[in-house]
Amino acid sequence: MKFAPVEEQLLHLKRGTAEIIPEEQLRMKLERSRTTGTPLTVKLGCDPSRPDLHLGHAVVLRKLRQFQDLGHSAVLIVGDFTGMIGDASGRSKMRPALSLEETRRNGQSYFDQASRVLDGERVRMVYNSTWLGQLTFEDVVRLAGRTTVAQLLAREDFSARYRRDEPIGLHEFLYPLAQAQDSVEIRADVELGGTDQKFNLLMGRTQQKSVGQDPQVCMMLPILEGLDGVEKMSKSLDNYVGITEGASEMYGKLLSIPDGLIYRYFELASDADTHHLPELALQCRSNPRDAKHLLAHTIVGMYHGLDAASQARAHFERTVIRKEIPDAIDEFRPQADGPIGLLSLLTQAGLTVSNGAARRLVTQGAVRIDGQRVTDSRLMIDLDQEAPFVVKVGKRKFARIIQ
RNA sequence: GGGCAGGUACCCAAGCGGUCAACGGGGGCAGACUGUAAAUCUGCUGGCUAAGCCUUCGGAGGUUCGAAUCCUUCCCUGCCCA
Repeated sequence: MKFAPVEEQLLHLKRGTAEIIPEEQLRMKLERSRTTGTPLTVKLGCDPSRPDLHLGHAVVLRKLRQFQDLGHSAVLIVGDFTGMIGDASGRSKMRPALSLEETRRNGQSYFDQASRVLDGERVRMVYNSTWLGQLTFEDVVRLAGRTTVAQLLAREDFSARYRRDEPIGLHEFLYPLAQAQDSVEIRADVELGGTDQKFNLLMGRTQQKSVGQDPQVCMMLPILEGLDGVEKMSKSLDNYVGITEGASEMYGKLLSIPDGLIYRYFELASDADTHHLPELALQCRSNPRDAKHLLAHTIVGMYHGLDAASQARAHFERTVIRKEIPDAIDEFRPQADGPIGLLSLLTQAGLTVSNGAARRLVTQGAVRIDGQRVTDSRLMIDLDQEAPFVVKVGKRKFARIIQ
């Protein structure tokens, strides 16, 4: 195996990272790997309780991909065992514990999605229940003896909850130990994670040292802000772009990010060439609108191909900029004998969640039929006469009503 | 195990026998203006073919003409004591 010069590797690997502990050790590991021709083992733990991946998850997956592209070995650890614990990192609530079976089921789904970012052929995927499930109570006690309550309480997420008189399960304290054991088990050279994982990653070093292994380098990536530009990207906040989402949906969502985030997305979520980043940074400042379109095109291209990205752009221009009706929209055939009320039609077609919601939207002028605004919530529609026609709700919900 | 304080809509949080589908804030949605950006203004934010009706305030019972509000019991959380 031939590796690129260390400095060249570092240029790519350091891109976008928040912190590398210790950076010097990464250089040493890379040098050793190059001279001995041995790839580094790069670990990424994944949380199988949330199998829907978005661009936020992709940040760290992209980093793993960069390691792969430089010839190193990726190990994806599915935390089926740790999933039963539920890590508190970065969240202020206890996470629901899953059954081993549920976490297993999600593991494959996670892998399938992650393969859209990674080189799926060259990933080793392992379940940590394989070894964690073998530990005896004695083993656990021994591991637990290597850390202190004060250290754990120093973590912001624990201390904050403690201050607020919120519950902290004792088992949650075991999470970092379990994750650290994973590093020992696979002899990780590098472990990737979000900045919220710092404590857990460092625990890996501690445990590796205690069994005489060369400790892993901890590489932390920033937490990507969601579409709102403030909160971290997450599905529950509905400020995310899922990596399995359709091209048009992705394109539109990406254009809705605040200007200040454009460069960050280029750096962390796109495959834009590292050497071009300074140039892009300038463009983001001088011409945010075009830069944002370029960003959307780039990212959609990564997941759907460049043709699809161009189509998504055309679709966007047509529906949003020129406010025309999209070429391909879902058709819906209402269930009704005789005339149907507008509200039930909207709800039946899935454009609104309830008749109440439909009423509000109609009253507020958010509903159009064939481009004509409709504000009468009591409108009855005779499908025999009117269908087919196109209804639009809000900015981007369409349906073609047929008979 | 004992004492105390709590559990209200997506989140925070008022309410403490009728005027409560429940104040206020956050978030969200929609409209105007835009570059589906920012800023700003406005409206909405349980369900129902609705001037009315139905289901909500941890669960289950009860008191009452009437309960988110009172009582009993169970579950859950935090604090103090052991």
